[in-house]
Amino acid sequence: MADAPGPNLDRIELLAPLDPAARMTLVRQCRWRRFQPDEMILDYQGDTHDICFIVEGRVRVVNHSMSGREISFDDIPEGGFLGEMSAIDGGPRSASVVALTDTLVAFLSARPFLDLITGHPALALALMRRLTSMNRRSTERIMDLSTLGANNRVHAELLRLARPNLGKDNIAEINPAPIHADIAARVSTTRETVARALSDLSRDKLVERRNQSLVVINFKRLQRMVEDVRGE
Amino acid sequence: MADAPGPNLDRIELLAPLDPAARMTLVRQCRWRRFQPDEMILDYQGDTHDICFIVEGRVRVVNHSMSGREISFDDIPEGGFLGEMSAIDGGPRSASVVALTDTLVAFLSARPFLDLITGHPALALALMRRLTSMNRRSTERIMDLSTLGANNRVHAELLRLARPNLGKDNIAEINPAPIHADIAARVSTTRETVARALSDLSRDKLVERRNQSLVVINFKRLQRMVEDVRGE
DNA sequence: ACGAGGCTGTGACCACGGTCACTGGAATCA
DNA sequence: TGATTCCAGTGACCGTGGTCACAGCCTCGT
Repeated sequence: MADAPGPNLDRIELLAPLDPAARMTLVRQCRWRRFQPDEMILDYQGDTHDICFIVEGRVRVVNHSMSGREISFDDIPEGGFLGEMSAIDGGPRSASVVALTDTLVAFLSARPFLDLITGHPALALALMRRLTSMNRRSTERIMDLSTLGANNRVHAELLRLARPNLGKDNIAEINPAPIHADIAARVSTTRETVARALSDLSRDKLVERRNQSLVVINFKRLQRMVEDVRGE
Repeated sequence: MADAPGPNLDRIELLAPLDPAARMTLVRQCRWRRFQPDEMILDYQGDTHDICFIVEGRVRVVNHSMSGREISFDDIPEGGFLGEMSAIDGGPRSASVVALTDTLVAFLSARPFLDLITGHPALALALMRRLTSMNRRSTERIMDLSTLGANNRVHAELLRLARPNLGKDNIAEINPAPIHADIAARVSTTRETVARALSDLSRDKLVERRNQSLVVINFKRLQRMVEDVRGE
């Protein structure tokens, strides 16, 4: 690997507009910490205000209702960041964040972070784009929750998972196959409902389980099923 | 009135950090237009990218499922703005906006708007704070939709409406009383369910209809009712 | 003063999907 | 090679709340 020795922030997308020297000085302003899978990185309603860069690993933004029900908001891959909202407005954490894999995260306090973005318009813009993309996803989810039944929300989620690898043949392979409980947490339903929705789809030859992956055989038809219900 | 003659942007909160001269030049870069109540200002999925300042009047951000079902996201008062997301990322409109009253809006194209905020860190920060507050409200709404029943969502909305005028006596008057259908659109349920929830509450002496307004008689108890269900 | 239109309030009905309770397979580890 | 754990799949049950259908009220406008 061509990387400089020791931890660095060169793979953090948000910081790409910075020149290497600036990133280096930033490295020393961060607190660094490793997390095990399932370890909690940020706690819902905590009043820390650091922004966190995911240098290695992968994390999940979730919330739990005390009953154990889990609502999943986003997965953030290596090179991403989180915690920006509390850094920006000083408010409490709006969700928890847990490590999915072994993870290395760099914490930067709100003050230096805000100084950084006010000094670099390119960073400010990138951050705003991130915030608006989060907003777009949220309003779509609210629309889904308000207008779609649980089954159709599962269908819609399948489409979202499949679209990135949709081939010209109207087939899309999702690999590895997602765990039912995870899909359930992303569309606010239960594991059982997801299982039933998927068996119905495979009964109708719209979807198929192949080895380790889940294959959407007829993407367009699945898409029409969701759209028909949306507008009605 | 002490205002300068002709339309101006002095009451737009976002632009408060600007000096008056800068606001004046901005006035000439805007396109101005008046709207009647119920008139559509922005159309869902439209691909315009202006930011809109609400100079006079009041507007509502909503979406409709083609069935007529209405999902309400936010009301924006005089001095506010909307449309920033499409200006920032160039994407289509994520919701429709309609005038609630007679409204005067100033449209500013994305390019000059982005130049403006990249040149004024104070504006950039204010905009980010606005974007994160939208995100916070959305994630709260998603949590409510995922963990609360329709009745409890109505209760929660009542609390949100009442809190700003909560007195030391544990009583809060909501004035004027909101229309049931509007509450329904804000918490994604039906007019009928709102009516039933409110009669139940007044039967239990938690809420009372007084002349033109709706009075929450026992704020704390209502609050406990919602919290008890949330954590379970 | 009367009729029209918008809002509220309630009853009856029933389907969607959450919950509970299992079974069975597939991995992982001692 | 069991034993344990995690995940998928399915049946039965029934409560919540969406839908439809009306009836009573205001408030306006003419």
